[in-house]
Amino acid sequence: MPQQKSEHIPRATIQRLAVYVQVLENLQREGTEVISSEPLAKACNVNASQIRKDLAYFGEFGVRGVGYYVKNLIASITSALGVDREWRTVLVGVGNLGKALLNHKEFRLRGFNIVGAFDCDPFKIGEEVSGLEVVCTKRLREMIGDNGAEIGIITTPPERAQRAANHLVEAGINGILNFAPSRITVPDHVNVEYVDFFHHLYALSFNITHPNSK
Amino acid sequence: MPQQKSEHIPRATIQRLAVYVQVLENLQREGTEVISSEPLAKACNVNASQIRKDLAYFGEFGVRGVGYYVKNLIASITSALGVDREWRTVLVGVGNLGKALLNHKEFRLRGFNIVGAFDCDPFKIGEEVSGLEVVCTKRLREMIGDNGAEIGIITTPPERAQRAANHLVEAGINGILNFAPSRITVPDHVNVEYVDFFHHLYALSFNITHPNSK
DNA sequence: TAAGATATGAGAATTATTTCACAAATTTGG
DNA sequence: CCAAATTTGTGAAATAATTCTCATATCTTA
Repeated sequence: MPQQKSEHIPRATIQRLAVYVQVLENLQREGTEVISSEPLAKACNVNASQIRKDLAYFGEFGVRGVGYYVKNLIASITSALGVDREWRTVLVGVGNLGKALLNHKEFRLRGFNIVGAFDCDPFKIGEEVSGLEVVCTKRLREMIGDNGAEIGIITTPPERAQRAANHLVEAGINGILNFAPSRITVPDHVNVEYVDFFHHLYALSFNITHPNSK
Repeated sequence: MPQQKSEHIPRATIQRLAVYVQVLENLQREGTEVISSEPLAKACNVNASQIRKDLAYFGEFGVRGVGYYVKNLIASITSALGVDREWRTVLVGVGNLGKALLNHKEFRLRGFNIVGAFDCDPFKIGEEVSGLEVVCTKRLREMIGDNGAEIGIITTPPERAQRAANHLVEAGINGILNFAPSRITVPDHVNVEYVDFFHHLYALSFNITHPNSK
């Protein structure tokens, strides 16, 4: 539906779009049906023209003199982001974090279905977690051939993240969400996102330590 | 020790400094003692002069013709970020995620000590999690007076995040790590960082859907 | 000890992003 | 039905961040 108009879209825009969806969903839950860029911007802590510019990359979703219909805008942004569909994912590294994620029902709710759990620890292989049997990481390739997953989630210790990534890439995955506290190297066509909340604690620490530098 | 030279430091720089530390720590673990900006940049997936520029905000940490001593650089960056000390934190919202974080030993290891757990659910109050007794959120203020925490971690459902934030602010906290999927409003002097890995999944989804737009 | 090789630090140039400002579109009220 | 009030969408201007380039410093080897 909403067609991407120009070629390059700033990464920051994508991040903000995710924020807009979050805020819009909360507004919807509270019963707001229409909102204009000004109050939405306030709620998202950004500039109003920023929002309009971000949306303009994908189309015209507002009504002049009125604002944006919350329901429509959510649909438009999720469509632009490509999250208006199911994404099949597999998880590598069934430790504490891995298990927590496997049991996290929000994944399915948001359309990110975890359809495979892998680990290289013989003691974990065969174990059942949240309805999935833990399979040896070496079998990733054959399993993904079957289940057609496109996104891999890495929850291994840092020293095993690169190996996990290699297996995922070889299995034909094209997106990786890496929770391991280490950088990984992948071919150009594979997208990697890193999640590490200590980075956020570091940012807090810096901002509290240097309150003037805001 | 390393003094901040100029007034404003880009947020992106802070985020990258956290990445540098992560990569440097892994290098150190593997036995690397000296590294120059070029290979470090490759490992961090950034430009080499970016690294040098980022570091230049805080001082001169390298040796011309040689590079950076890994151990020294880690010390310099962690000092610049203010994470070379203990930070006392409190957690609000003892649900699944909250409990997982309370049991996560990495917090203490990294100097972010969780010294209080709060919840407004009467059934949870009094429960013990990871050596901490869950206390009513209303008592945040008096408790923080005692334990001197500076950072609050919010792990409530989205609709209760703002209330948790209000309590934390009132208790004198000046940094908040918000895991709840909603934006919160706080006074200017309070820093907020948001953690939501669905935002990262959205980014992956977008990048996989629009492979040309990279 | 001097020459060659290496790699930082920082100013300049470039590129990217954000914000401003306003024309165009829509609604509302008289 | 027209005028006033909104609010979007977008080109232009301003701001910010990144990358390039090279002088400067250090190390190594003969």
